[in-house]
Amino acid sequence: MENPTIYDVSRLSGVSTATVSRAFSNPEQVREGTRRKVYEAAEVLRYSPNAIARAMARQRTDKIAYLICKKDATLLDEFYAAICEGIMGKAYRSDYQLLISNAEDWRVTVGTAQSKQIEGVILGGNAPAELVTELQSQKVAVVLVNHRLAGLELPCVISDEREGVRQAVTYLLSRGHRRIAMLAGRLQPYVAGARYNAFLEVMAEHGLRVDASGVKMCNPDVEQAAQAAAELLALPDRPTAILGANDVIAAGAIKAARRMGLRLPEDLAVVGFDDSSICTMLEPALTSVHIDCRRMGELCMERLKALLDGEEDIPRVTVVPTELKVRGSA
Amino acid sequence: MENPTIYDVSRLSGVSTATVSRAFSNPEQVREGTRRKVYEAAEVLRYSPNAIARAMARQRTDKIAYLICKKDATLLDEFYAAICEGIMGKAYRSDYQLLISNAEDWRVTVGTAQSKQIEGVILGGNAPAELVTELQSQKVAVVLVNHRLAGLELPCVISDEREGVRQAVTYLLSRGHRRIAMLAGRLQPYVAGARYNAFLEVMAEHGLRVDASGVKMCNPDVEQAAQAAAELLALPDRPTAILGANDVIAAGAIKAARRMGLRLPEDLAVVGFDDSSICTMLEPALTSVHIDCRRMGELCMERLKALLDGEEDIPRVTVVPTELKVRGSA
DNA sequence: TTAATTTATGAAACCGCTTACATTTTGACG
DNA sequence: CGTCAAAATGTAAGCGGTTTCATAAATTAA
Repeated sequence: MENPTIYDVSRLSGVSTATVSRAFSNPEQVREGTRRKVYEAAEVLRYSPNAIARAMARQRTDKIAYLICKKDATLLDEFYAAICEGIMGKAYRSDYQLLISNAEDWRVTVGTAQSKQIEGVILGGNAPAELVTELQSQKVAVVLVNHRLAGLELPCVISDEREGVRQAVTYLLSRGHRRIAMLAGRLQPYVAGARYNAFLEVMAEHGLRVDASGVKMCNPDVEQAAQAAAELLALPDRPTAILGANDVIAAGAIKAARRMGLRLPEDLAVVGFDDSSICTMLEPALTSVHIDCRRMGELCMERLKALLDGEEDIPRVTVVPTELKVRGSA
Repeated sequence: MENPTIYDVSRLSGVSTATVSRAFSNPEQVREGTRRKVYEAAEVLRYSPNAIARAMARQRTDKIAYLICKKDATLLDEFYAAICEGIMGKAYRSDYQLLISNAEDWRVTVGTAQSKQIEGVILGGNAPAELVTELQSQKVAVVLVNHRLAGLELPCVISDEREGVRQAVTYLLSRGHRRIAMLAGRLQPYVAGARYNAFLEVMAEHGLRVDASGVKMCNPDVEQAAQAAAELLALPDRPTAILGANDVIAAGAIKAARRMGLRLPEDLAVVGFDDSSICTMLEPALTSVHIDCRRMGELCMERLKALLDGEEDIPRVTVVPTELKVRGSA
């Protein structure tokens, strides 16, 4: 038998295909004895239902996609990888299968959605509004992670950037720092902007003005960050603490400090953001604002599932709390 | 029109469904004018072919899966994430869609394969032989990455561990080091073993015996590695160079050195393995054996495609060369 | 024991596309 | 202009399930 079908099982077990079908998808609807007969026949034939045919008949595929809208490194960015792990765990536990693709291929994903293979999409990174509306017009459920789009009706899951910055800054303040500089990131509009604005805000609350010499923009690249940090540290009134917009940038700051012979945390305190795996590898270990990315991924999946289940009153934005992990660098 | 089908297009354009179908999947088979009529009708109706129905009729789904057989961190492990990116790029360019899941869910993946939704699987990490045979018995194409299984007929893609170790060791030797120790990994049987054995071999080739005090096993965890390294460095005849089985372990060694007040690379040279992103973040930057994981992923996809296309003479093992990236730590 | 009701099973249509085979069109050529 | 091979199109039978509705069997009530 090349590929046993439901008909083969039906014949061998002596019941109709309808009953075989039920035995597999709604066992409680078929009587014990009948069910056993069906399972036995299936066993003998090594039958297992063809999901494609099932999808066709049921008009649902049980597949969702995680699309990372980002140039270059996508999964290599720990942030997105961790979110992915969160999604993955929850998805499989909810009997959804997970497709994955990156920005480069987003047209492909739209195509996939159009062709009704995907029920929902989780968009990571800077998803263009156009993409969202296109997906929604295909009746695909959409959830946004780590990004916000004005004027669109869809759930999004974000981390509490503002609170994270507040935690970092107040900690530094509590340690007596007053000249706190920030190395802000550039490439990820939403997150970078949120962190930067929060920094200005929190500083202002404490009556500290941040002038041009207190902030530098740089790309998330160690060497570029190191250079920017070096410039900050070369100022006459150099900062005693630096907040990096993410851990890579903070690592750059540490490099710069080392090269200038500054001791950490005595001469300079450095705080990062994201609490990625590099934090503990650095010496001294990097104090960083922890973001529970895995949890964010799980929440995305929960929201998506709610959407797919047609639930009402799904929260528009879900904010995941941050936590400052104090380590040696500050 | 709720969901336009090929019939709607057929009716509106005045041609048969067969022709509509051809216009979409084999355009060269339908005359210019007819084709245009079909496309116009499709446009009007906002029709796009239903991939599920197509999969059903064609008996192929154009989907493959990447299954990471590993406890805990899967995509969070840069190694696997980079492979994934490689697969992803190539897959979408070959019109395959990529499903992803991890060890925890491998039963699920087998189920998915059984239900004929997946044409091929790329297995990363320590895939159990049982899993491979089960997949193969379902007529699913299988490719192994970064692992080898004896006695099974399937292509695998691996990096040249031995050569990588040789590059690292000969470099250290060329810098005058003789007491070279290794911090070997534990958790990833194939890779860890390969690196360890290669180390013994290369050392032996140079007439250097490695005794118990020259090797320590440890888990890929910075602190554990730091502790193991500390023990090595506390020996009366302490090593002047340490080769870490991977970058995390090497980072641990650097930590230990720092804590003991040793200078790098003067007092201790450290070399890592994998050339992950942390290398450049450390100060001094970590010399490491580069593995082109992305390329490995691409090669996996190439092999898988060859398998799916029924090609003959597909290489059993594909070895990806390594390259020593010399940086400040050695 | 029989009627009424509930539960289990079966027959058959349907999901939306592909494709083998039959038929019609087209265009080259004598 | 008729013939014939090649190219284009159409007809209809799948692909392998699910599900509605009708029917049969089991259970409960009377």
